[in-house]
Amino acid sequence: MRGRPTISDVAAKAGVSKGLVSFALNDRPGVAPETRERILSAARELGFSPSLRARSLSSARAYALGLVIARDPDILRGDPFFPAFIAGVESELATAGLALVLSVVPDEESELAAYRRLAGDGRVDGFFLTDLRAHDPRIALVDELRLPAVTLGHPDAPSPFPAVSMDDTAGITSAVEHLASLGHSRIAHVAGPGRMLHGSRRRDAFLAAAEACGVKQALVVETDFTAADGARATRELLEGSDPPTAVVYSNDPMAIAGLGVAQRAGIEVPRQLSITGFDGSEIGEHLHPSLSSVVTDASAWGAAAARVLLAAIDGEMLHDTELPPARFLARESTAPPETATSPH
Amino acid sequence: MRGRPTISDVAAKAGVSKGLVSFALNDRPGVAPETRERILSAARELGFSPSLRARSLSSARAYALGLVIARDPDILRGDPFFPAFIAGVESELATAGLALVLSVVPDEESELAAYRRLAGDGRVDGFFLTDLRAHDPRIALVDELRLPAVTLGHPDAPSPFPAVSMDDTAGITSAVEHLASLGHSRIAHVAGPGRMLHGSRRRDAFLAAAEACGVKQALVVETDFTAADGARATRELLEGSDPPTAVVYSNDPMAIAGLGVAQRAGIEVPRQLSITGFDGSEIGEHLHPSLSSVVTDASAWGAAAARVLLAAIDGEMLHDTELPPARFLARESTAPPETATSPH
DNA sequence: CTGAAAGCGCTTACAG
DNA sequence: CTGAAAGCGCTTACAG
Repeated sequence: MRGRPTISDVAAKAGVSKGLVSFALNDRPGVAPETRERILSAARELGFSPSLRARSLSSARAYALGLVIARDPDILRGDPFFPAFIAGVESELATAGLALVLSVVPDEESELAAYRRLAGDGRVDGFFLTDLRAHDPRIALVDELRLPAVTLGHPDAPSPFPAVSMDDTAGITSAVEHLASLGHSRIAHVAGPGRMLHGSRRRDAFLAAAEACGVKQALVVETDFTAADGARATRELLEGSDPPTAVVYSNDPMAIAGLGVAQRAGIEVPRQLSITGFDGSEIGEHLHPSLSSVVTDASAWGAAAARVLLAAIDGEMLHDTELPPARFLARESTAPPETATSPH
Repeated sequence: MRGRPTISDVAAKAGVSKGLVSFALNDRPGVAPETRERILSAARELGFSPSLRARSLSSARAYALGLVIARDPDILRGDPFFPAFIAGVESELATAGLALVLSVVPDEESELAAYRRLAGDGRVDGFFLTDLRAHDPRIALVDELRLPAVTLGHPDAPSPFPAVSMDDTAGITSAVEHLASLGHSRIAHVAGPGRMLHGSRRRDAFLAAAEACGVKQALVVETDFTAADGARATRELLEGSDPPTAVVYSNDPMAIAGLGVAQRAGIEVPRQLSITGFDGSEIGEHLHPSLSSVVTDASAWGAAAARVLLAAIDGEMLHDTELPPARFLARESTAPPETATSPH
């Protein structure tokens, strides 16, 4: 017996057939208790661990989950979401004995090819579908590929996959309510791309909340989610004829860039301009002023998504899961507008 | 023929044996040109793509590379290195038909277990060894696991693995030279953990450059690389009896936090305090003042490391690779010290 | 409850 | 240059 022990070695040592070893090791019924004990201790003594490759071939499973990230490197770099999300996913996978196969592609063109490749090669048993877009083609594709999946948030069309959602509209709504209660009546929103569902969902939440709060002027500027574009949007807003007194950003990097633009223009934050971000990145806490933001628990989201996907792979029928909503956290970058604080 | 076509289907269609199909598909010598052509077109017509699982089992290869990241989530979130590094890795892997298996673990205890698991399960054919530490136990472990690897940077002990390095000391040196030439004589360094090789290497480079430039006072404060600890270190420095007029930070998140601390204390940057970062994160460009930093090309580093690891797996003997050094980029956060600008 | 055998879909010596 | 066969190390009906 050279090299690592195989199931045959265990069978020989326990004096049974390979098949029975397989049954015992996989906790399948129909093995006499004492036989099972004998097999298990033989395996233990030999230091046996089954070959994943052989299991993969005969059981037609990859024992791995796939995550394809299609983002411009510039956006990915500043975004705190994925590292935390992945850490959460891994916390569930390790115990389940599964691995995470990650594919980072530069654009949406190569994205579908990545899904096809991962599925075609039988690399994964299911996919995490993040960054959902309007009429997202990946849903039909993965369905056609006959693989289970879990979507982060609800798609804008019927989907065969369970959704694990974290309501981000509540956070945006709280941010607007907070600003309105401070007396702001001209509030702008620096939004993400309209075709990204979390971009448009936050924008809609902003507009609805602004209307509900009786905000007089509620402007929206769309961006590509990069800090650079957030800076550009901020400049446009501040150079406008009737600039807002508060800006709700759709992510933290843009809010940080917006803060820089304001300061550069000699506009004091929060005295002359209030700013809120989204994602509660650690760095926002250390800025001056520290950034009010909507805090999301990306790690918990990853763990929940992994649990649901694991269950889906095991063939369980699942309903959608709703996580605790993202919460608005007021720090120093929000304050009453100048006009409201000055005596009338 | 139901399901996806197998090598037997191709063999039948081309009228040859499975073995010959395998030879033709893998570009091995000893197949008559016209037979090869017949096999290839049969495969094409059937839409055949070989089963990775079967290949893995019979060839004893995983066709995947492993990356284990052991970092506190807080550090990972703010760090622009890994997203860019991974994007670079993937740019090489896709064409080679390999996948990236990612494991994110919360601490160094679970780290070695992750390497063992990935190797024991035969998940990967080699490892990327990043974030090298002093006397790094992973080098001996991976060697014992009999898998190839590539290290980012040179370990502090003899290593059986090729190293792909990007000299970051040149960037630190330029930063110090730049500050010294502006007239700074009290410069501090907010360093990473001394046990992390890139932390101590940058610290050593700082001290050497400070000495070479005749800097009078060169303080070093060690941190854990988090923004929070960078803020703490900055406060300590500024509250000292003879505070520095310039601070060289070992990464951008700490520099950004340090900027916040200074501004919060009413210290104007760069007029009263110069600041430099490390990594050239996009967000630094949009701060006010924009952050002078050492720019590294993490994506190119990832691509180079992947090429070297791929070659190592193919059994090539490799020498170490040196990438273009990280460059210091002066932006707005560095200026002459107050005393130097005031008339003597 | 247990054994013997076929099968997953490739690769790789070994013959001819 | 080509074929037939064994082997990679498991899982899974099928018999008993």
